[in-house]
Amino acid sequence: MEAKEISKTVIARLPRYFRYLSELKEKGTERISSKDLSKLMNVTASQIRQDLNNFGGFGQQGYGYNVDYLHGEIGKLLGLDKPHNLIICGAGSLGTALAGNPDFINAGFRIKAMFDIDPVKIGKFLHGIEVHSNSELEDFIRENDIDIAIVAVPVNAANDLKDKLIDHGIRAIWNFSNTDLDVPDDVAVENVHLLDSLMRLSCVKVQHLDS
Amino acid sequence: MEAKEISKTVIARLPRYFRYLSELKEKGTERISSKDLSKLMNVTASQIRQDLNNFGGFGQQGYGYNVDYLHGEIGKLLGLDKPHNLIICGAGSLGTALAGNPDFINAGFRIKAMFDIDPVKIGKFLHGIEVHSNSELEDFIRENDIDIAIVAVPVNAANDLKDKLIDHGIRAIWNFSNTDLDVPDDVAVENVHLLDSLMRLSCVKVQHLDS
DNA sequence: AACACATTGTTAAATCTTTGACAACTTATA
DNA sequence: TATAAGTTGTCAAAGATTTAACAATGTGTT
Repeated sequence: MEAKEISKTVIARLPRYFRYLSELKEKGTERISSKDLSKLMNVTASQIRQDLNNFGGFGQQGYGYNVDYLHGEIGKLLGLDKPHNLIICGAGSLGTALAGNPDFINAGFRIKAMFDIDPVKIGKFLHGIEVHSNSELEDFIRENDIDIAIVAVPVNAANDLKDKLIDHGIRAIWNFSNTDLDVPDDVAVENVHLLDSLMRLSCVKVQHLDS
Repeated sequence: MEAKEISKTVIARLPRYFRYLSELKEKGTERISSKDLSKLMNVTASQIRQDLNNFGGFGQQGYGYNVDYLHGEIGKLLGLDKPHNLIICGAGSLGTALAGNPDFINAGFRIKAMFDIDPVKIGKFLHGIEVHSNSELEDFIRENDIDIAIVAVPVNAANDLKDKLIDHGIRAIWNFSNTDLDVPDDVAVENVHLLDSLMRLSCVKVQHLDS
């Protein structure tokens, strides 16, 4: 029997489940039913059960889901059972802000270095992270077991940087530049597109037509 | 006849169309067919035609779409024909980075002020934008015709802030704190959730199972 | 141990989204 | 002016996602 494919839509929802489960865990909640979780998260109980069932039976009939166990299992699915080593390319204000975000560190993402072309920035420490020259990129990636690269450079530099990163072995790119980075099938990319998100806000009138 | 509803999925794609059309416009391309645009954007021509047709016939049979005109029309749909006045709540490194992002300004989003509770920051200028005390929030919003508020404060302060903002008349919130802000029906919110996005990257293995 | 209750996993129906197909129309060319 | 080529708008089919329903199974209580 072929392993049934799990849709991207479902996978995209996992971090949100994880977030709510983290909160429940913190509050000391031991178990939760799909019904109660659905109220909390503003989705249908059916969707929760359907989603979780894609990955195997995490719940127990008549009991619900054990918060701790489910939290752990979804964490594993998200790859959070192992730490991840990141670099940030671009030591501008966005790159620097990302370097200082404690949420990432708490979730096990370790930012190992920043890279920039500006000689003034190279050698400096931002939020405790050293800014290196781009010329050190390749060696640094190989020697420090880097998992994920953050692209926080201007649009016009993003594509060349992407090619270099892939060339140096990076297989996951978090892209903050305002362009879509196309990558081969074996490379994962998350295009964040803050401006797109902001535009969705300013088009409220359209949304109101349709609801 | 009832106006047919336009799905959120379609609306969510508009900023991406707008982005590609901006690029085409800059390159001086006068007209484009759904087929050519589909190649550029990596979607089907059918989807483009279907999407655009939701808003009326922007194209012309046998000719295609006029880049300039389509760009303008989508811009209007996105509310970009009028400028928007923003405030940033939270003058931490993320708020500051957003304040300095030139993409937003180029798209007509004008950042009018920042707000913070830290007395050390109040009165300072970051990327040319003054940091105000939270106590000035209400008056500033009313007097400066503020459209959109950016929430870039720690999780535990986000919900109270949201309530205040809505109370003071804000109807669009761009939320960067790592929690879902629930809002009434007449308020728009975009929850950015950077950490969720990062987690989608670290769960590459799951994704590879399913493709 | 038996019963009432709660809750999942799973199936099937309903809904939404995407794709393919083509008539209708425009442009360009001879 | 007639014809060939190109392209949209639109309809219908295919595919994906969400929701509802319920049998199966576990829990808790008496």
